[in-house]
Amino acid sequence: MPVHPGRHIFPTAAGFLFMRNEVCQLLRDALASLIRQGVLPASADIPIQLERARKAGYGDYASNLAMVLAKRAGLKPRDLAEQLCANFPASSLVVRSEVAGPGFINLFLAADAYQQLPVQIRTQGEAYGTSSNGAGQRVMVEFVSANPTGPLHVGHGRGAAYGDALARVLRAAGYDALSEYYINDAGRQMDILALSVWLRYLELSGETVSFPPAAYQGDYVFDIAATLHREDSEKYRSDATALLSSLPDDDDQALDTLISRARSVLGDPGFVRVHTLASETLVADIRADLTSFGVEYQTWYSERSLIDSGAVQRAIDDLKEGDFLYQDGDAWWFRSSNFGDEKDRVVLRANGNHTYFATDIAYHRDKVARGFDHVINIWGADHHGYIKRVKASLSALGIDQASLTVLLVQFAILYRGGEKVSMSTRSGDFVTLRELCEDVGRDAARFFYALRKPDQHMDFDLDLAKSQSSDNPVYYVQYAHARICSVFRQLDEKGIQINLAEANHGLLIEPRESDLLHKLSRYPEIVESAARAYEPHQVAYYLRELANDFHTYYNAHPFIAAEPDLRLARLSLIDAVRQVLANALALLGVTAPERM
RNA sequence: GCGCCCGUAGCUCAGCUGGAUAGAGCGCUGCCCUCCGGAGGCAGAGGUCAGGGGUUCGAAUCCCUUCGGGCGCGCCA
Repeated sequence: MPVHPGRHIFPTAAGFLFMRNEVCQLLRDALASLIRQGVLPASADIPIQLERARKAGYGDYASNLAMVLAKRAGLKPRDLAEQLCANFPASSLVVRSEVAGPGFINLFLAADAYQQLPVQIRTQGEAYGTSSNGAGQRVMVEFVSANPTGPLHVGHGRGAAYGDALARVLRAAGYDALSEYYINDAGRQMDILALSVWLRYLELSGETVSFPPAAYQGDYVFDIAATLHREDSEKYRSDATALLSSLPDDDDQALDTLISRARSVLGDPGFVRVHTLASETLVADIRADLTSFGVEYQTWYSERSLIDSGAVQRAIDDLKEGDFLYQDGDAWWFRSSNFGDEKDRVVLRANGNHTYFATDIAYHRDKVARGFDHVINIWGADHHGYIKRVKASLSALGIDQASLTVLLVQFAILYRGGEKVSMSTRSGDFVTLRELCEDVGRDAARFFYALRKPDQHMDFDLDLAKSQSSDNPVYYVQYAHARICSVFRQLDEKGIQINLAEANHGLLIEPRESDLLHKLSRYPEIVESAARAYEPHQVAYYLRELANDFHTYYNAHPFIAAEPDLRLARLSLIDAVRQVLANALALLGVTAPERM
C-alpha cells in the first residue's frame, strides 16, 4: 500500500486546497487505470468535478465524474462509478470510497486529516478564513449614498449592512476594497431642504409662515433652523408674507419659485450659508448613524466637488466633442440609445441646470480614473432603470462597461403591528436607522439584514426585530461565542492550568467532533464563495450552522469534567470554534461578546 | 403596454450557479440538566418548489408561456 511520506496536512493556509488537489489526483489516477483497461476512451479533457459533500453521510468529498462520463463509456453511471471505486488508488488520505445515489462517488478522508485544524486556526487567529484570491485587486464599493436631506431610515439600513459586509468579505478574500459614500450635496432636493430650513428659521424669527406641504417636514429641519437662528440671529429675516404670496398652484412649481425668491432675498452668500449648514449638519448625522451601525467608510465623496472642480463640465465637453450629445428643445441629450438604453437622456436642461445624470457621468468616470480595477455600486431596486444610461456613458467616454457592476438591493416592506408602514422622507413619517439601533441594538439589526440576500424582497417586522427575544438568530450565534468564553472563565476560576499547544487532537473521535472540524474546515471556502458571488449572507448562514454544531456538541459532551488529555483536546477544539465565530461575525459587522 | 427583481412548509427565509430523500428559524407536539450559561439540545408533524410546456442521464435551479406580487419607464432625484 503506497503511502505518502512527507505529506503535511495543513502546512499553510492552503492546506485544504492542497488536500483537495491530492484527492483530485487520486481520481485522475483511477480514470487513467480505466483508460488503460479500455473501459474508457482516452480523452483530452476530462473535467474533474469535486465538491464538498453536502451531507455528513456523504463523506467529505463527492464527485459526479461517473455520471458525466457514463455516456462516453457506454455504461450506466452507477456501474462506471463502481469501476472507478475499484480502481481507486490506495491512499493514506482517502480511506474509503463508495457509490451512492444515481452514481456519485463519495470519498471519506482519514480522521487525522482534520485533526490539526485547531492548531492551524489558533496559529492564524483572525487571519483564518482570509485568502489571497482577490490578488490585491483594487475594488470600490459605493453604497447608501442617500441624499443628505434627512436622517437615514431603516430602508437605508439594508444597503448599509449589505455594502459594509460585502466590503469586509472582499477584503477577507484578498481584495483591496474601499468603501465610499457619494454625498449628493448639490441639486434641487438640497435646494428644497435649504428652503425648508430657512422657512422654519423665519418662523423662529417671529414671521408667520404657511409651510409648503411639499417641503421637508421633519423635526430635524427645526433643529437646523434653530442652529441658524442661534448662530446668526436675525441676519436672514425677511417678510414672509411677501415671500409666500402669489405662488403657482402646482406644489413643485411653487417650490421652485420659492427657491429662486430665497436666492434673491438672501443673496448668494446667504443662500449658500443656509444650504451648507443644512448639508453639513445632515452629513454629520448620517455619518454618526452609520458609525453607530458599525459601518465605516474610507472616503466621503462630494457631488458639489465634482461641479466645483469642473469635472462635470469636462465630462459634458468631452461627450460633445465625441458627438455623443445633441441639442433638442433647448436641452442637451446624451445618445444613450446608441449603447443599449431605451432612449436618450437629458444631461443639460433647457433652464441651464444639469441633471443628476450629468454629475453621475463625471462621478463614475472619476471613480475609474482613480485606478480601481473594479467599481461596485449598490443601489436601491428603484434605480435599476438607471443602470443602462450610466454604463452607456462609460462606453462613450472610452471606458469598459464591465468595470462597473451595479448590485440592486430590493426594498424591505416594513410591518408594525401587522400593518404595512409607509415611508416618506418628505413627510417626515419614517422609522430612522438610529431608532432601530437604539431599540434593537446594532448587532441584531446588522444580523437581521445579513440573513437576507439582497435581491430577495424582504418583510421587515419591526415588532419582531425590536422584541430582543430569542427569535432573533444573532443571539443564538453570539451565545455560542459567549458560552465558549464562559467555559474558559470557569477553567480559570477552578484554577485549572492548560496549555492548548499540548493538545492531542487524535482524541477527537466523536461524530460531533468530526462534524465540528468538518464545519471549521469549510469556513475559508465560505468566505471565498461569499466574495465571488457578492453574497455576505452566506457567512450569516454558515454562522448559524457552526453555532448549532457547537450547541449540540456542548449538550452532548463535557469539556471541563473530561479526563485531562481529552479535556485539553476538546478545549482546543472549542477554542478554534470561538475564533471562527469571531472571525465570521466580524465580517458582518457584528460583535462577538464574551458574556451576555 | 415595455423592462428589471421575485414567487420554495402556516409565517420569515436558505438551497453552494444542473445533482442524491428540497433545508433552517419562528410557530405547533413530545422529550432532555445530581455536569461547563436552558438565549441551549433531541425528536415529530408540516411541501404539487405559483401553474403548464421544453432542454437531458438528472430541473426549485436553464429556456418558453400563463398567473400573481414589487419596482422602474420625466428637461425628478
